[in-house]
Amino acid sequence: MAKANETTKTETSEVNAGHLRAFVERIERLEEEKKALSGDIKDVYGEAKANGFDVKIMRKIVSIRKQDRDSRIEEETILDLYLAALGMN
Amino acid sequence: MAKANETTKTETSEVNAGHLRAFVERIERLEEEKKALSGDIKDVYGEAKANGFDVKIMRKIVSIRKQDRDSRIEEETILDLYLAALGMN
Amino acid sequence: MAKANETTKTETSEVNAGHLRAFVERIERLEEEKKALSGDIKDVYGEAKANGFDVKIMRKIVSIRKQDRDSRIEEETILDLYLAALGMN
Amino acid sequence: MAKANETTKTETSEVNAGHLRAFVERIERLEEEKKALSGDIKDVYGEAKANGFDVKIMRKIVSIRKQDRDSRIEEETILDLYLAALGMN
DNA sequence: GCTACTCGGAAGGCGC
DNA sequence: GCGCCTTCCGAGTAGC
Repeated sequence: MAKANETTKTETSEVNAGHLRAFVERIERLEEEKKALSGDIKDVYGEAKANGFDVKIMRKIVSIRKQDRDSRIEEETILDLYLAALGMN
Repeated sequence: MAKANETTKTETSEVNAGHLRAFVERIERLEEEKKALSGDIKDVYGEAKANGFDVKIMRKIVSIRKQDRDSRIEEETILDLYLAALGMN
Repeated sequence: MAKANETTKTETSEVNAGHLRAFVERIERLEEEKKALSGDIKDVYGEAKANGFDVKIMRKIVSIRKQDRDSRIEEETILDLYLAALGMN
Repeated sequence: MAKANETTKTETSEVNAGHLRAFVERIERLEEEKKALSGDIKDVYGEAKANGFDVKIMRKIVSIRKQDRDSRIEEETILDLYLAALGMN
């Protein structure tokens, strides 16, 4: 026990520090990938522009298509809520 | 020429429509991947939390480390400018 | 000029301080009003609940109605964009 | 009773529908007012900016003052609790 | 207590 | 290059 106690606190800190560092680095790696994707998206818009498309309109199209998907999900959600409220689920 | 003109406009529209659709779908695919990564990041935070770490503090750490990196880049950029101004690049 | 210079700096600071304070207080007043409205909204939901309505469903209804309005605006926006792109505005 | 039963359900639905609609519209009206206030606040920041003030810093000031107020309220609440515990309220 | 939603602030992209 | 607008992130709040 004595020996264990001598080292426990430090070891715990070390473990926690290493553990924490691992989590932080995993997050940073994922954020790097996200950033890269953002760059890719920007590139695609640039490519489209080079092909004569209007980027502003394209963005709106993407935005509206997204809204449509979201609305569909919302409506399904409220339908579920109604069904649940009526004890029909 | 006349015959060509008859079809040109429609063909062009078709080509443009297909082209546009391709760009939009590429963008949507990339945004899907971004969204997935956001989910992964959220999961990592959740995992860290389950291991006893404080998520709010972790976010601060990640944020500060990012700022430090940005500052470093900023400083390197300024350094490059100075070196260039001195003809030392 | 000399006399003006004697006081200019201090006066400017005073003016700025007073000016800044005025802006800050106007903002805080407006935020107070916003907060009061949030409270009112909460009260209405509470009242509805007391009348047997399902607050969660009500929130969804309000949310969907808002989305519908937003979608309508978005669609008008993209229509305007198309018209502008075609030189028809 | 039979006659009553014939109409009760429909009447109830109608009453509920009207009632629900009234609540929803009250909420939407209040949210409109909130949105208008948000616009006013934005305008004040814009006005301050036009007068040479740094908006980002102003936001920090407002935020800090709010925290201070909250802290004060928190402290008063705790004080009240102590006083109550001591039977001195 | 944890999760999900909402809101305000900050950053990035676009147009003038 | 600057300002505007939209988008994204973090914080606080309400519900289960």
